[in-house]
Amino acid sequence: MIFAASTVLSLKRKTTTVGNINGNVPILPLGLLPTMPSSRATLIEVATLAGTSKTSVSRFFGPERDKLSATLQARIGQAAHTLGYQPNLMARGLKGGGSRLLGMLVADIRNPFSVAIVHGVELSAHAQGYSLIVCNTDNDPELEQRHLASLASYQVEGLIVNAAGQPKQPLQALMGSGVPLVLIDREVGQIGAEVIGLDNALAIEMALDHLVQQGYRSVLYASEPPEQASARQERLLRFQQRVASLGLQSEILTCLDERHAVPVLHAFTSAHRTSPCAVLCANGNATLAMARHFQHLRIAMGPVGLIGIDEMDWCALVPPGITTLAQPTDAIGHAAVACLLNQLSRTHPQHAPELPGQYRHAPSLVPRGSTIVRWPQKPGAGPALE
Amino acid sequence: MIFAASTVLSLKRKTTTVGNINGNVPILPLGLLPTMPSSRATLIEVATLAGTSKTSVSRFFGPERDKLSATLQARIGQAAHTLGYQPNLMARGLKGGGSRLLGMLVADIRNPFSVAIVHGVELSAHAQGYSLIVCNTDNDPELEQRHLASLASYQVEGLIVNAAGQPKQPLQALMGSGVPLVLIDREVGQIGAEVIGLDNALAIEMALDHLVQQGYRSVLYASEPPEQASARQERLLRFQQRVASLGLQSEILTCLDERHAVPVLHAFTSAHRTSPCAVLCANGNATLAMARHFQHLRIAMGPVGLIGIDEMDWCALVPPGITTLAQPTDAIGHAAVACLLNQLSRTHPQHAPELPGQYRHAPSLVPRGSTIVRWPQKPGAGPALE
DNA sequence: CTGAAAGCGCTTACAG
DNA sequence: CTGAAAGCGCTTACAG
Repeated sequence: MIFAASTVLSLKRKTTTVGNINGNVPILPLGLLPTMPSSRATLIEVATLAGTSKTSVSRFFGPERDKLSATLQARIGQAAHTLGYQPNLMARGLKGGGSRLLGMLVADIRNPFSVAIVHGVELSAHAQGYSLIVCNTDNDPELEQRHLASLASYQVEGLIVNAAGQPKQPLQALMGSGVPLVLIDREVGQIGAEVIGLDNALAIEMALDHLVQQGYRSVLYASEPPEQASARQERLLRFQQRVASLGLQSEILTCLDERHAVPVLHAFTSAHRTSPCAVLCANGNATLAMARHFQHLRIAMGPVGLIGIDEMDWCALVPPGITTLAQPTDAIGHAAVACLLNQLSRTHPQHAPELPGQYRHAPSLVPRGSTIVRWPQKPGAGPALE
Repeated sequence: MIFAASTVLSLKRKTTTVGNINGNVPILPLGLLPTMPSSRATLIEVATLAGTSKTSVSRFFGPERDKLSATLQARIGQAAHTLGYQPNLMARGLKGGGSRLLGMLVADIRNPFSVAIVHGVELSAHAQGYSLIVCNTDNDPELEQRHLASLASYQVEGLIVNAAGQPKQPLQALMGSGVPLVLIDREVGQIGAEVIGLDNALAIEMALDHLVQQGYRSVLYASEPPEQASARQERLLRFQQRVASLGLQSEILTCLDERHAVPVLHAFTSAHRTSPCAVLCANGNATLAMARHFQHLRIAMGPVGLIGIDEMDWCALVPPGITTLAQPTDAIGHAAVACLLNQLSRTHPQHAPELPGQYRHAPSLVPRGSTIVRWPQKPGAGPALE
C-alpha cells in the first residue's frame, strides 16, 4: 500500500529521444528552392512587370489609388499579386509616408492587467492600420530609458507609456520632436500628456461603499509602495479621505512581503474581533499577496472581508470567491489609441479627427463571497471565524 | 479613533477632479518650446557640426568605430550628444545594415504561458541588441496571415511564431526570402523550421508517474481540442501510449465547456469510486476550466487528483493547492532567440555563431495538495470524499 | 585614417 | 490620368 510517498520526482529523463540537441542545427532548404524569390519584390519590379512607372505603383498602394484608371489598377494589382509584393514600410516611413508604427512601453508585462491593456491597444491599433512595438521595462527606469531611445530610432508615430520611473527628459524630447504621447495609469512629472486609466477615486469609493454596505466597520488598505506610481498615490489618498469621512477605522500597509505583511494582518484582525473588518487591496498584485497571507494565517475570507482592484481569472476559484473591481481594459486601450490618433490628426489633417473617449474609466464591481457574509444575529458581534 | 493611520502620505495632488473629460483635449505646448528641436537630428547635421563627413559619422555608430582616430571619435561623440542624435533605424535597415527588428506572432497573448514566453524572448532579444514586434493573433488564422504580411513589411530579420492556424504558404515564402524562422510550441506542416518548446512526451510521463506513485489508478485527460496544435496532439498521443503501458484506466475529454465537461467529470468520478482517480490537464486553460468544474460539482481535490501542465501564480492559492508541471519559459524564449540568431549568423558571418540551446525542454514538477492524499487504511477503499 | 558618390525602396511635388 | 526626377537618412564599396 502506497502511503503518500509525496514529492518523489522520478524524472527518468533518460533517452526520451528528445535530448539536448547541441550545435548541430539541421540544414535549412534555403538554397534548395530555386523557384522561390530570393528576396522580397520591390516597387520597381512590379512597375516593370505591369509596364508602368514607379509613381503609379506607389499610388496604387497609397490613398491616391482612385486617381488611376481602371485598367492601370488592374494591371498593377495583377503584377503585384504574382510577385507577392508587399510595400517596404521602412522605406515608406523614410520618405514621409509615416512608419505606421506605434510604440508602447509597459512597466510589467507579467501583470495580467498590463497584458489586458496591451491587448486592447493592439486591437485598436491594428484596426486603424498601425502595428505596435511593445517594450517591457520590468519596472526598471534605466531599461526604460534605453527602450525609449530604441523606439525613437524606429520612428514610431506615437507612444503609449505605462511608466516605470519618471523619464521626463526623454519623453519631453520626444514630444518636442512631434511624437504624440499618452500615458497609461501613471503620470510623469508635469509633462502635459493625457493620462488614461481607471477612475481611481471612484474605484476606492465604490470599494468602501460596498464594504460599508456589507457591514464591515474597519479596513486595512494593502498596497505596493506608492512612490513613483501616481495611480497608487491617487488610490491611497482617496482611501484616506474617504475613510475619514465615513468614520471607518483604518490602517495602511504598504509593504506586502510575507515577513512584514503577515504580522500586520494578524494584528489587524486580532484587534478588530469586536466588529467586522476587511482588507482592501490596491491592485491585482496586492490581492494575490493578501490572499496568500489569509491562507497562511488560516483566516476565513468573508468573516474577514477581502476586496481588490483588478479582476483576475482565478478570483472566482479561491473559495468563497474574491470580490473585485474590474477595470475596463479594452476601453482603456482603445481610448489610448484614439487619443494618440487624435493628436496625429492635427499634423495630418487628412485623417478624420477622432473623438478621444473618456480618460478616467469607471470600474465594475464583481461581488463574491469574500465580502458577502450573513452576520450572526446579535448585532455588534464579531464575525464568525468558523 | 483612527487606528494606526501609519504612512500618511500627503499627496497634495489636490484637484482629484477625475471626472469624464470628453472631447476637449488640452492643447499641447508643442509649438511653444522653440528651444526644442522640431524634429530628430540626422546624420548630416552631426557631420556638419563635427566638421566631418557622413561616412565617418556612420562609422562611429557602426562596428567600424575603431577605425576612426581618437580625436575624430571625440568630435563626433560630442556633436551627436549635443544634438541628441539617434540613428534612424529605418534608414539603416533600408540600406542593408539590418533592421535589428525581430517579429513574434503569439496565438493568445492573454494566456499567461504565452506572456511568459514573450517575456523570455524579449529579454533575450534586447540583450542581443534587437527589438521585438509582438503581434497577437487571438487564435484567428486570418488575422495571423495579415500580421505575417505586416511583419514582412517591417523587414524583420527573424520571426518567432507560435502558430494559430497552419500558415504554411506565408511562412514558406518568408523563409524563401531568407528570413530565419523558429516555431514555438506548435508545428506548421512540414515546414522544416525548428520547433522549440516543452518536451511534451516527458511532461506526460512525469505527470502519470507522479499520479501512479500517489496511488491513483485511473485518469481523465482534459484538453482543448487537439487539432491544429501539435503540442496538444503530442501530449494526447503520449498519454494514450503511456496509460496503456502502465495499465491505467483512462478516459479522454477534449471539450472543456461547462455543459459538456461537467457531466463527463461527474460520470468519471462516480464510475471510479472503488479506486483513486485523477484528472490530468493538458495545459493552463484546461487546469483553470477543470478547477472550476471541480468546484461546481463540489469535488474535493486530492481525494480526486488534479494535476496540470503549466504553472500559474494562483495554483498555490486554491486549496489544497494544485499540482503542476512548470514550463521553463525563460529558457524556451532564450532558446528561440538563440536559434534565430544562429541562423542569422550564416548570412552575416561577422556574428559569432551561437550555439542553440536545446529544443525540447523538461518541465519541473511542483507537487501540491491536489495530488497528495493519505488514503484511508483499508487498501482498495475509495478516496475519502470528506 | 578619411571622404565623395552611388544606391537602398519608397513618396511627392512638378510637369505633362 | 500618368511619369521623370529629386530626395528621405543611412551604408558601403571604392579611392585616396
